[in-house]
Amino acid sequence: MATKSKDASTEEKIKEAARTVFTKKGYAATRTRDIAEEAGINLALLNYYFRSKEKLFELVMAEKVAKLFGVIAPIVNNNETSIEEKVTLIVDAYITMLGQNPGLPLFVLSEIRNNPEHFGNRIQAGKLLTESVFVKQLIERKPDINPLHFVINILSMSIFPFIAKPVFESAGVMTATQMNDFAEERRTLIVQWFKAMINS
Amino acid sequence: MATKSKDASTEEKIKEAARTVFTKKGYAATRTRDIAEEAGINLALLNYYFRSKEKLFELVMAEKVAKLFGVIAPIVNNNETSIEEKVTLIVDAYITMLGQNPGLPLFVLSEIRNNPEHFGNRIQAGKLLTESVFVKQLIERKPDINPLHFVINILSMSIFPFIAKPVFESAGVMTATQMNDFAEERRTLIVQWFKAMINS
DNA sequence: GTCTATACAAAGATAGAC
DNA sequence: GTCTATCTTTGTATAGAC
Repeated sequence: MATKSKDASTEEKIKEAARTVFTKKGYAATRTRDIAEEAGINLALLNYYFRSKEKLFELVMAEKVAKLFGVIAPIVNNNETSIEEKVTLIVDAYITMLGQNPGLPLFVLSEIRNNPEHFGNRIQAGKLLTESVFVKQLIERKPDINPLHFVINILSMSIFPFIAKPVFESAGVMTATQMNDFAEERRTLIVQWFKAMINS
Repeated sequence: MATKSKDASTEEKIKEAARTVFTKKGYAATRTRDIAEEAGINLALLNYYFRSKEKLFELVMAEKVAKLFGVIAPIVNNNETSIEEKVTLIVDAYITMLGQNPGLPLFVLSEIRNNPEHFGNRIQAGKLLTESVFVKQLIERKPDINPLHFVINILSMSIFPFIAKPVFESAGVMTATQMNDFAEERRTLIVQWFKAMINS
């Protein structure tokens, strides 16, 4: 889209700046001036490329949502893998991705919460949580328990530490690097716990 | 504080309105005018009682933080109860409290994230997570594993469903009432899973 | 495409009457 | 204590020159 430019830039610089600022402060607290400054360009230019703050935000948000839910889509619908293999893959995918994007879940969740009408049924994660191959396998293994419990447990244990990260740091529980090591340890532990859980 | 008034009101009405609006939209997206309207009073009056939007917010936030972390403080430092009993108590306390305040965790966490400097070491949750009786018991039981993993797991499984609630609703996974039943089911399940986890 | 200058709207806060 | 009216700041968006 937009006009071709030699250094494939400016537009992308603004988008990148928008990612940074929106993710850090949230939509409402972000000023377009902040984004312009972060991008090293002028405020008017931002409105030239993207029509408004909201348009720019929607672009960024769509990316973030795709990233947050995209990691598991191919995993949970694979017919070739067992439950246990899927769990390993999900946990690894999330911990790796969130190690690089620690603020992602909290950002997406809180923006959805603050502005639910913007996301009216545009989020397709539902099918992943209720109709995937993974869910079918869980029902077969544990017919008496709502499979969503297990899905939530995996996601909880993988994602929650990153959501709670601001508290850990504010409360001095862990430094950022300790947080990293901590998350790494969980890769194998969560799988192990899940096995105990599903066999209990 | 403030002046006495017959119906013990106005000030409290504003505070209550502030709780509602801040929790629903977050600090940045909240307009003092919204709070005034919700309280059924005038904007000027809000500034008369509380000096500024920020002062009012800090008041509300302090309450919310206390509520979010207060539930577990007496439980995890009890010398008379076993690990398993503590887990049951923690899970029950959180699921009950969050059933009545579903938006609480996401609100507190995202505000801390968006404005970490406001909370510089004012959050005392650290001690609960690292120096409680509960933690000591966990170390004794599983000396080879960082006890924080288990604490996080309990909190994850109890709290995360409420944090993800906006997605469930936006994506049509569950209605609000189904969410309630779902959370209720987890009371006993989480305890059961935790036992499997810690004995594995 | 990029800038400076500015219009316009929204939001926080205060003055002053009652 | 409570209101109406208003000041001031800030933030989004646009006009228009280069």
